[in-house]
This record gives sequence, C-alpha cells and structure tokens, in this order.
Amino acid sequence: MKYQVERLVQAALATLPADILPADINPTVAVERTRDPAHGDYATNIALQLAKPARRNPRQLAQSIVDALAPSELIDKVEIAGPGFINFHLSARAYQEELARIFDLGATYGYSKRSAREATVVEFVSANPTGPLHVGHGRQAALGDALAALLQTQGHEVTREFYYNDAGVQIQNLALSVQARARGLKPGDAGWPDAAYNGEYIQDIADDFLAKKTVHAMDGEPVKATGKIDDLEGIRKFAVAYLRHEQDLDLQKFGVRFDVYYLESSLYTDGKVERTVQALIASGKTYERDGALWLRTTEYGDDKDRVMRKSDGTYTYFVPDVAYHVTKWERGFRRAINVQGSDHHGTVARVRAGLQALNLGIPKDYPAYVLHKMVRVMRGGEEVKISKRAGSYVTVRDLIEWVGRDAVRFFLVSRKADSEFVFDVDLALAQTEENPVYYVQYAHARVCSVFRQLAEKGLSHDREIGELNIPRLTEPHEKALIRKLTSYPEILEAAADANEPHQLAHYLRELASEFHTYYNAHTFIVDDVALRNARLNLVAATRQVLENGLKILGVSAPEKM
RNA sequence: GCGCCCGUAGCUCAGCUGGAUAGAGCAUCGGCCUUCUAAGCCGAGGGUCGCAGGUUCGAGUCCUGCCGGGCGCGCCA
Repeated sequence: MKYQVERLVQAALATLPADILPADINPTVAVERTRDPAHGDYATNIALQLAKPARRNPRQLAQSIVDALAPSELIDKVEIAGPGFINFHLSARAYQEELARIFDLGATYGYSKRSAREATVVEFVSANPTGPLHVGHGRQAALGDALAALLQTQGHEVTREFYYNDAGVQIQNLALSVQARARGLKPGDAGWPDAAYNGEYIQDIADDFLAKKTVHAMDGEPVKATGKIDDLEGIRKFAVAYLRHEQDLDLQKFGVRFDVYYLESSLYTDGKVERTVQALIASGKTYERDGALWLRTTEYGDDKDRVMRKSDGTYTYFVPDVAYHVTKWERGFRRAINVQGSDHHGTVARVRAGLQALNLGIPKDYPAYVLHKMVRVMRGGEEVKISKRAGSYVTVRDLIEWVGRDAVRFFLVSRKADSEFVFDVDLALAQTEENPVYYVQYAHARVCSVFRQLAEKGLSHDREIGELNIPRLTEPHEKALIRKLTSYPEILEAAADANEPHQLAHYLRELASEFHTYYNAHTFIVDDVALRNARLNLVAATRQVLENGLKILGVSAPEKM
C-alpha cells in the first residue's frame, strides 16, 4: 500500500510544470505512516523538502502536488496539514484488499520481492568449543536467527553459519584442563594449569573420557575416548567434540539451527591460511620487522599495522579470520553479516583491511556487523555472575531452565543490539503475566479461543474475499487494529533493512495491544451475520500476522494458554 | 591517552534514517469479570530527552565541545 501511495505522489510530481518545480530537482518521495490517526494513514513531507530548492511556499507547493494527483480508489481523502504535510486517508477498499492479501498469502504474508535476491551469510554465536554457551551467545543466537529469518522474508537466500575457533591456544588450554581433572586435580591444587578452565563441566568431560564414552557433534564424526590420560591429542579431540555436542544441545533447546558449521582448523588443513598469506605478500602490502611479518592495515583505516606471522613462525588469529572471510566471498555470498559481542569491534577494521589488501573486489564495508552489548542477569535484586556448571558466567541453559525458551528468545531480541541489557529473571519468572511475550502469545490464544467458541455454537464464518465486509468495520478500535495489522509488511522491510529484529518484537507488542483493546471493547460473535463475518475476518487476520511475526522471532504461537 | 558505542519517566526500554502534542511495559494510585480466556481492559500521576553551543522552516534524532558509563587498544584468541 505504501508504495502505491509513493508512486502516486511521484507521478504527480512528474506532471508539475517547470515554473512550479524546476526540472533539475529530482526528489525521492518518502511516504510514512502517520503517528496520529487524525492525520490519516500515510503522510509525506515532500512539499516541505522541496520548498527551499523550488523557492516556493511549502503549503502552496503541497496544494500543487495534491491538484496533480491522479484519482485513486485506494484513497478517500487527501489533506494538507501543518507546515505543508500531505496526509492520505485510505479507503475501505484499500484495506479490504490488504486484508484479502493476508488470507491469500497466509504464512507468507509480509514477504517481499522488492529487494534484489542476494546470497547472504549470517554468522552468529561462533562460540569457542571451550565451554557452555553464555547469555551473550544467547543474545547472538536470538538476534542472528531472527535476523536471518527477517532477511528471508525479503527474498534473500540466507545461510546460517557457525564459525568454530577450534585451533589455537585456548583449545590447548582446554585439553590441559581436562587432563588435569582426569588426574584428580582441582582448581587451586598444586600442578593445576595457570590458564585452565575452572568450570565443573571440565570434570564431566574428564569422567566421560576416562569412561571411554563416545560423543559426536551435529556435523562431525563420532569421537571415542581412549581413556588414556597421557593422550593429550586424544583428550583434545574428545573435549572439542564433547563441548560442540553440548552447544548443539543448547541451541536445539533454543530452537536455533545452522546450515553450516565452519571449522577454523579446516582453514589450515585446506591450505587457505597459507594461500591468504602468500596473496597478501604478493599484494605488496606486507613488510618484515623484528622478525615478524606485518600487514599495512593502516592504509585501509586501521589504527595500527597488524602482525600476521609472529617471530616464532606461527600466525596470529587475524590471518585465519581474513582467510575465513575470503571463503565467504568465494562461496558467492555478496552480503555477509556477523553478529558478535561489541568487544569484537576492534577486529572490524582489521578484517576489512585484510580483505581490501587482497584486492579481490570485495566492498569496503564487507562484512557488515551487528554488535551487541553486554547482558547482565539480575535475580533477587542482585546480579548473577556465577553458575555451577560454567563457573564464571550464566549459561543459556540456565536461562532457558529458569524462564522458558519463548521468554528468553523474546526478551533477548526485543532490545536494540547496541544497548546494554539487564535480563531480570524475576520479571520473566515470578511475574509471568507481566512478561511481554505472554502478552503477545495471549492475544494469539484468545483469537483461537474465539473460534473454538464459534464452533461450539455451531456457527462458521465466511473467509471469501467478497465477504470480508471490511467496510462494515467503522469503530475506531477496528480502524486502529486494521491500520496496525496492514503495516506489518512495512515493519518487516524496515527491520530487515536496518538489521534490527527488535523492531518486529516491538511491533508485535503493539499489535497485541490493539487486539486486546478491541477484544474488551466489542463482542465479535454477534447476531448480525455480515458484521460477525467482518469482525471474525479481522481477528483471524490478526491471528495470522501474530503467528507469522512470532515465528520469525522463534517464539511459539500457542492456541491455548 | 586514542578509538567505537551508549546516556529518554523511579526501573527496563521504544522513538519508524530530521517532522506534527516525546511513547510503552513494570512499579504507584483508582475503576472493570452472571456476557467470546482478567496472562486482559479503562483512567490518573510521573520528563531540563546527560550538559552547553551550532546547523534549519523544524533537533530526542545531524555537527562540535564537555560530563558520566561500557568495550577495545598484544608478535592473545
């Protein structure tokens, strides 16, 4: 609907004579939803923006635009308001057609084909396989999965990818930690490694290793423990597989699935790291100093040049990171989005610089980043920093066990990524009725209940397009609900364009609010058949949009609560 | 010290790429269940949008400088 209005205005502008609007002014028309229903459904500030370059009074210019508008059966009334806004009031027919689309498209209502179909990789979680997932990973999982789903609604081909840092020092520390536990040592004991992981889960891994158990990660081969304490390499393989499996279980409970698990170690075994180094040397952007190999990342906006190969001959983490992002480009992903904690923002400039130095035609802003801030967990008025299982942090599994998957996902995705987030367990747990997710789910369950009641009374409603009877819906509550309902596609597009899933969560709360208000103000199952059909169609459409939106956020839409 | 991000009601947060009178939930106070689920609805109070300048028809939104908070500044990952 929005774009139909925009096209009308654009067409009107094109017909204006040059003495009113000089031909060299080529504006893009932006039509927006109005905040106040008194201002109609859509408004444009185009006259205000053109007033200066056209050297005309904005209200007069607005009048000229309005006079030039082609008649449309989608629009009832056009008004000029305030300093020069042009307000559009949509016709009942326009709404009738939009609601019909909801029934026609069902689960795909809100999908768009406007943007170019693009192969997109969304990388998120990407936890090291050295421990259980913490709440920050939970925020990434909720954000990344919802963002991927949003992009899919806009027609993009999306791959959800998990990058495992399964090579390097931290994995060695993991193996040493498990080995120490297998020898009966505990944190603080003499001989306990300095850089060891201290969580209780290390003991679990050691026990299973000694018991010669077999574990396997989602996409990996089964790994059988040798049970030999001196077999550090065997311990390493077993521990990584064990923890990957643990993380798989957490993500499964969270309702998040990945298409690709990319292992950092494979970049070494495939020779991609070595090839990247050679390509960077060939680019002429490297130099040797103090026995190390450096890359001139400062030429691409980084703070300082970065070491690629240390004087001991090994590579820094930076190198496989660049090699990894090269594979994203080579695998055909013309868009890449990384969802990470804001503590990674220091790596943004250097990864992009590394890609630029390779001169592969990769855009300067590739990959894009969605960086999120810390999640603090409050319970009983105090910050929770410790969990038994992980030791020094609260895990995703803790949160799910405390308040349930739906609440965790909705909570974590309902805030802007770059704001710090305080997760109040008591709010989500003890006062479940005050939790926004239940408010939205309740609206869905209520609609389902209405239709159960209808069936019990032996009645049905007619969903045929000609029978939607939307013009019968003249109450302010009904108009408000219709307005909100039909703005859903615009919300999806805006949320996807901005990489901001929280816009959808916010919208669903508003939609539920409009529905609850309507529910309390009017009875739907009335004797007047035409009116009853109209109202039932409206709430059935509401249910469909609630279900669609919740699905994108990974939250269930219950029929009963 | 340098860089990035944040600062909106007592608390947690929105504010739709600069628009019309700054919003919602929680908390507080007052109403609404013989009628489709009260996990709901209606109403009230509560604001120097961190501070000070600037840009313009118009600033919570953009620019500059301060103040406060987070994160990052390694031949760690």
